Amino acid sequence: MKNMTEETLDLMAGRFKILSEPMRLKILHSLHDHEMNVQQIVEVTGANQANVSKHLGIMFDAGILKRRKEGLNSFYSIADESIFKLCDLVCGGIEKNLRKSLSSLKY
Amino acid sequence: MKNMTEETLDLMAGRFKILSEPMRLKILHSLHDHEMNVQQIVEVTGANQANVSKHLGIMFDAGILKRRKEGLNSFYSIADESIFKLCDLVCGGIEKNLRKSLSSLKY
DNA sequence: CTACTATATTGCTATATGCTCATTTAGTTT
DNA sequence: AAACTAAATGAGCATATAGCAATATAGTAG
Repeated sequence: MKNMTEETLDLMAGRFKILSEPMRLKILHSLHDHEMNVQQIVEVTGANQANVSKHLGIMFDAGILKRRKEGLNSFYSIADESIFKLCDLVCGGIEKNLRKSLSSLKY
Repeated sequence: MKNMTEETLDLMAGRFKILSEPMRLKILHSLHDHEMNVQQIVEVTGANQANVSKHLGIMFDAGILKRRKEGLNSFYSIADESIFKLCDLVCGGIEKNLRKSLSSLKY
């Protein structure tokens, strides 16, 4: 963590940016333990097809998702499981904050 | 990780969003092991004062930074060290991706 | 070849936000 | 009180992008 070039910072920020959309997190969550085709993801998330397809494309390009094509279908799955560690850590931070807000309410 | 309400997703996304700005990462990095006042952060980052102040405010509100006021100065420091774990994880992901790109170039 | 289906892509609009400049606020000094 | 300084805030501009509708692409079936 000594040298942090602008380029590294941009890469890191870009990666965080990908996770900064609720819909993408929702998609990731729904892919947690099974692959799905686009249509299924559309149903689960409630977003429209074009939108889902774009989000999937973004996460695929970023190496977060894998894609397996079979006939007309594209099946997506998690390529980088470390994503979920990130989510857990973030959830921990949120919980900690809420706890703090809560305890400051008590006085 | 079973129930993921829209609200939880929004909170998580919001937290990731805060880290999705290179300038904020730069500030966090420069605060890694010592507190600094705004002026010092302005010098280190090269951004202008208003901009730095806003970024600091955002991270303070999010509970990522602590603030200590002393006379005219505001000293900021890291309130939530888990941020750096997030950064490390993200760096790992980036490295993995680069390695993959590199190896696919070799053929 | 034609009709159909699943994804991907394009063009567009609306919204969010980073950045800058200018100003305000709050504390200090003389 | 007036002058000065550090930090915070407000206004406006420019850019990025999520979402939607329409269309294109590619595979399948008849």
